[in-house]
Amino acid sequence: MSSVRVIAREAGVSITTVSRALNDDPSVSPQTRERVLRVANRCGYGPTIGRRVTTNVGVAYTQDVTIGHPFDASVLEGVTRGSNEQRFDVVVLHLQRDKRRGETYTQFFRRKGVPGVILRTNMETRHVCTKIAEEGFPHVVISERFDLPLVNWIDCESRTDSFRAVDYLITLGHRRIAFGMSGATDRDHMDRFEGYRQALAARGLPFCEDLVFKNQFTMAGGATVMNMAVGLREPPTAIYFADPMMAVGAVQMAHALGIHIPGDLSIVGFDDTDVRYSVYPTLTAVCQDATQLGFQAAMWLTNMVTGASKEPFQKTIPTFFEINHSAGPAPAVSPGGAATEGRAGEVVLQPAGPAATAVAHPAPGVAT
Amino acid sequence: MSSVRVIAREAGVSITTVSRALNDDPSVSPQTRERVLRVANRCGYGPTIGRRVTTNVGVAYTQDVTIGHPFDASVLEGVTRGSNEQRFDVVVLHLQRDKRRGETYTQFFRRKGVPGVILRTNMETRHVCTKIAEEGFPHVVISERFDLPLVNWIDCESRTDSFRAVDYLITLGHRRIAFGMSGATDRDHMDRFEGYRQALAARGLPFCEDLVFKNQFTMAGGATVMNMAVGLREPPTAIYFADPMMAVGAVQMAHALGIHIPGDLSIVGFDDTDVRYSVYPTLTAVCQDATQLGFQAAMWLTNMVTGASKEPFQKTIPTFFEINHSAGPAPAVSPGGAATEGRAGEVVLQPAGPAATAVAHPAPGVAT
DNA sequence: CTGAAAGCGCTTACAG
DNA sequence: CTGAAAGCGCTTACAG
Repeated sequence: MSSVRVIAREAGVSITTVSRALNDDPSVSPQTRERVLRVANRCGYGPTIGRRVTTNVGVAYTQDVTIGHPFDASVLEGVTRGSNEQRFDVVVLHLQRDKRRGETYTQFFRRKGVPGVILRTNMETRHVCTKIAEEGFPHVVISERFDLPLVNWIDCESRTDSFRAVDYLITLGHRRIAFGMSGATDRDHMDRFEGYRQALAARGLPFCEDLVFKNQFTMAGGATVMNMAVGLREPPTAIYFADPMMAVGAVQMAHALGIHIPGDLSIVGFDDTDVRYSVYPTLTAVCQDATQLGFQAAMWLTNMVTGASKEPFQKTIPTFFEINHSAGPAPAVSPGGAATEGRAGEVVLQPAGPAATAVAHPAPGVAT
Repeated sequence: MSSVRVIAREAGVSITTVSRALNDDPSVSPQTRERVLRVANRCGYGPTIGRRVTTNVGVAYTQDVTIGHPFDASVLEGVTRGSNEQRFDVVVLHLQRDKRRGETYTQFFRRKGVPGVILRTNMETRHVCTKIAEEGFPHVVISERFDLPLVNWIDCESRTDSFRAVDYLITLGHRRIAFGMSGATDRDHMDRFEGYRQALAARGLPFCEDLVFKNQFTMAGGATVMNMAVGLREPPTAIYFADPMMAVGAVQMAHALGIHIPGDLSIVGFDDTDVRYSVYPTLTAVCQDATQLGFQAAMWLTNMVTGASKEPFQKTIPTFFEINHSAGPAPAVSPGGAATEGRAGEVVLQPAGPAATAVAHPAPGVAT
């Protein structure tokens, strides 16, 4: 990490000009400014408070800041706890608002006084993470995966439990199982979809394109999917929702439509907080521990920044499948009144290994 | 805000010693250290990055850090949005972990590079807020009220709507209305309790000590209250829960007990996020907008810090009462099977003015 | 639009 | 345990 002095020498200007360029002083000419910033990028640059190193861990979004969402809140809780172990504070940064054109990400973070950053991203903006990694700035991406070895990330593996969840439905006698999800195209969501497809295939059930519903990741989206699903000529007897609030909205819509869950229709949800316990019936769901994601990311990052660790960090932590009360045996007749595929009379398959090891949850109303 | 130079002169030591004392260098003697810090408090002290002023707004807890809780997450969302308007970043600070003995709060915050702080507090630790106010450090306390004019705060006024909620239940024919709450003794919770008592009194209903239940502010706490309430010789026909998750837990316990809501028992909840829509039936509830609290606090604080505002800040924003589906007419016979007080046959009172103006919520499952 | 110089605020090796 | 001095990193009047 070099100073204005070094940058001035390299760029062939005075330190005065470097200071001005770094602080967006309008008096400096665009060409000079650009040259200085380019050099600053190459050398690395960061302000200090006296000689003290700042001890803030940054949290930044490559997309819109969604810090109030339950998932993000849980992640932040973990980040705060993890940073705490190394006596770091957590600062929420605004990449879109504050990053200057021409400024590198490294420069931006240094200027903000953070020696490392935890990133939230999505499909459209994940290239930002790659860029940050290429610049060599200490970082961890939460809840996303990258093939490039230089990007650090931590992610939940949801394919296995998605498979398990759908297989569980199959062992309960369901043959027409729908899949509901947001339009998100990140690896995590693709995994859930893959788990669904593979579970069908493993049991020899056909994959049916019109049983795949994409909608908003909100209660409204889930409610819409529920409406559409039961309106099919051959409605599903179970739906796996791979986004948390969609399952909640779907259950509420089922209540509104007089559809009994799980008697008429089974639902398996996805949860990254505790919302599954607020729903009635409590949701059988694939769950991810968002706090763990944040905690482990912060632990590694602070260790990296203090020099205690030099290892790269690519980590997958498992989801868990929790059986509550929203999924049950397939009904003999589907909610729409149409006969099921004629397989309802079949011998119900015994639960496969994975489903048998799932977490069995205690009585409703006792959990918090 | 003065520098090491000034403090050195005042304390009669060298700037070297000041620097060391400020940075907890073990070589400096306890007496010297104490003298230096005392002077630093008096003069005010804060490090800068070069000559640039730091633009972080602090968020600190006088108690345990509960940043992942839904209420706190919503507050933080608002704080982030509000700070954003003035191009400030938000940093989460750890008062318990990092504040040094002998260091004033002002010193602590200056050392952390924040010119202003947003505080979350509780009854046991609210004196910390008073202390910070007395030191004259820019601050806003979220969700608490103070009589001292020098403390800045923003709070929701929940008494009026608590009154309205209970009055609404009375107009629905309920005569035995219980009250469920956490053991919290802050003003906000006392207000909700007052609203409950006053509503009973206004309609000439007796206040009954054994219809007041205090328990944990969790689903488990609410479930316990539900169990206890229906076990009474004369069970209530309605319960007002003044803590969000308690109402949720109570509803789940009602389902488990086969008690129909609102047919057998009406519930009015309290919500500071969106959880009321996840519950079945969706909760009629007194609601507070946590995001607004955070947003307005951050707006004022950043204006204060940049010198754009000099006014003190004590603000109350209203809650709102939202009618959903968990409260209905009182049953003729109470859930326990015991006859109600013999008033069930009475003419049902017409809704009073306030209740009539309450927000009527759209169909369930459509909200997000 | 740029720089040499003044100068602030801080820390740290060195000396005692 | 303390300080005078060296010195770094930065910014800002002043001059051109």
